[in-house]
Amino acid sequence: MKRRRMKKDKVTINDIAKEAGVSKATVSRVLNNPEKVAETTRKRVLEVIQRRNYRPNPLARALTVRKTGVIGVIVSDISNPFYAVMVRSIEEVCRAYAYYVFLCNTDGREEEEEFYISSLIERRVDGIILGSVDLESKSFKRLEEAEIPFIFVSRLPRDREKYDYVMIDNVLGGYIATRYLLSLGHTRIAYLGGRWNTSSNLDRFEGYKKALQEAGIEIQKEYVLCGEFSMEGGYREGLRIIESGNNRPTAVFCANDAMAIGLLEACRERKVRVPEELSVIGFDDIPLSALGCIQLTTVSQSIASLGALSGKMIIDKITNVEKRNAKQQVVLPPKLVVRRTCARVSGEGGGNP
Amino acid sequence: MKRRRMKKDKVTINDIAKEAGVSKATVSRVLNNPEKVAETTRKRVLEVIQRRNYRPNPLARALTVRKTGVIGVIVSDISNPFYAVMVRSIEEVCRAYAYYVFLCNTDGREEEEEFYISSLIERRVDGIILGSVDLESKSFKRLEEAEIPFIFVSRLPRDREKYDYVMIDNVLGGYIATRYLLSLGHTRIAYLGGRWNTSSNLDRFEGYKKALQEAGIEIQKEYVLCGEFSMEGGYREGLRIIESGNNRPTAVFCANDAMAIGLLEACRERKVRVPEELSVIGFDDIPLSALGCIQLTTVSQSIASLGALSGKMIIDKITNVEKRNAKQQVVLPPKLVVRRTCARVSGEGGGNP
DNA sequence: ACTTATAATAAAACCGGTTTCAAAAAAAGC
DNA sequence: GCTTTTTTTGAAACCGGTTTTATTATAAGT
Repeated sequence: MKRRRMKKDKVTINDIAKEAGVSKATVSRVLNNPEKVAETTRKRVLEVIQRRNYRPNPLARALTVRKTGVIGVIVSDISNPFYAVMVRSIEEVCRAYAYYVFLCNTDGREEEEEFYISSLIERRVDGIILGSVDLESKSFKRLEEAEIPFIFVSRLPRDREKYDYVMIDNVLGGYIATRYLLSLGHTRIAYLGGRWNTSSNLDRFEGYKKALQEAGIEIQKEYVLCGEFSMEGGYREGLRIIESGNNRPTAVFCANDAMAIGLLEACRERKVRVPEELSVIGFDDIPLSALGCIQLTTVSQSIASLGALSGKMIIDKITNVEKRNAKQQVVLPPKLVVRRTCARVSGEGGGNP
Repeated sequence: MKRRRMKKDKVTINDIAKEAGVSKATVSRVLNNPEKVAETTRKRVLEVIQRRNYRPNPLARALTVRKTGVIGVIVSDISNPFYAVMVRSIEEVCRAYAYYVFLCNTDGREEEEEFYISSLIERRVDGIILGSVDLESKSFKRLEEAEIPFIFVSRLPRDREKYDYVMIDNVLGGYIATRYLLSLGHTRIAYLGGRWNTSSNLDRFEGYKKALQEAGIEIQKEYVLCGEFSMEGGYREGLRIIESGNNRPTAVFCANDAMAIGLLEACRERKVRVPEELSVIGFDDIPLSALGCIQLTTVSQSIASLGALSGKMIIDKITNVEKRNAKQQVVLPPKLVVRRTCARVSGEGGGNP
């Protein structure tokens, strides 16, 4: 089975050793512990390395040093702009530190998450960023056994205090959003939530409750709906809000921008004027929200920072073994960005037909 | 340097061999050439493998068989929705075939492209999907030397006939778009192009020219602008179109939807009514374009198919060595989707102030 | 029954590096 | 100048698999 055509394979450490007249151990040292080899030999070996344009095979290297230089990033769907910009900045910092990223989409399905996690362990990735666990997710337990560093970003599991993460202060965000609506005179405020059993949804809801309670307003069951963190989800539940009859809310706090935009779609379709008849506020501040024809008032989180910080954090955990056991938990502040979709409540009695 | 705490490391092929009372060669055969090992031993070994939950180390495996099971995907920016949905479906088919994807963003910079390509070669990826080469890009030449399969998707280099690719019929798309505007009575039609030296831009422009020539309309220099394939690009050049004075076009064919939406932004800002005063048509049909408040008329390409087909194609090239040298070139048909942003031209003389 | 072909397995070499250990060379000490 | 310490280097073992080659057991042929 000789290879056809004398294909010149990559130059290996043996080639270099032979050509430089040293052992391969020495070549390896020149690359990894240059101070341990004599000036003259080092130069000679280096010259050959340069001339032959030698680069060590990362696979072989990984096999012995047990570091692959790749990290796994698990999100539910990269075509969701939130994750897209997050992953973008993760990739950016990884590149700067010579790490590669394996991109994994789970579609929010636990089986896929399990599959990817065990598969990434098998592939010996150096670390994993988990971007969309459910509150009850257990799949990451295997990472603890395998002793592979991992962090959560944006969404957290139960017992968050035991893990590393970077996220935004969601309850504060929910509080800010709701307070803002209250400040505009609204009292009938709905919560349009995303996938229920996620920390981000629950935290934001927490903030919503807190603000209402402080204002002495009781939470009404009919005013809290939940669906999926997507435009379609927002549209579907949005229709139900719109058609909720003579007790319709005057404002809606949406758990994320995608849902808010879905709701806006529903409003446009049913000729409900925003913000005159219905105020809507979102969460995330995805690029889309700034668009002229949308101008969604929202609670902004710096998605890019989220990505950059989590990239930085996982690399830190990988390289600083000492820090491995020191919990790192960063929570970013949310910020209200006022645009066009919220207005002072009109008639005190509410504006229903 | 003994490892602290008796950490139980992954079970290796040696463990299995010992426990089953065979040589590691036999274990390997059980996994890779089961027919070459006797029924009884096979069963015995398999039992041990199951019981110990053994999975071969992919790194070690890759080292000898020279297949890593990962493919590189190079795009300019994953946060661009076009690439996001494309990569999404690439990842999906890869997962189905047990391949992993390395995600690489180049921001359209040739240095980054070069860096990634050589770096991916070094890492021994099995194949590469190039999602955003410039027409004059040469960086992929190294892939030919390294004999790593690669295909282009969406954007092509010069000499396209020599390479494998999957893309949409861009000149047909440009032709369709322009014909549609012509059919609405427009004669002053501008071309708002993206990054100039890309095949998609040039092809779409080609289609534009063809349609105009057929209609006996001369191409006017002032009517062809080019910027970047982004909202900002569309906005910036869009302003110039809007302010182009008494010879303003009545319709604009935008090289992609992002630019079209940027142009729409500019129109909204400058109070140019679309489609009454200006018709605009885009290209791509990204999810955003269907939004109620946008409803962009556009030339649709199935971005997901683009991704799925290219994923399929690269895997095919990797696994079917025979097919390696048979060029595969698939070009998908574009489709006009009429929404809201184009109208019959108003006053024959044009509607300028 | 005795070679001969064939199937099943083990031993060894290899993939391309790193690392331990021991030997050789150079520097230091007296 | 000779022993002792320190540097510098090479040989060998290892990482965890696959593959070639050699060996042994079994089946087939005459």
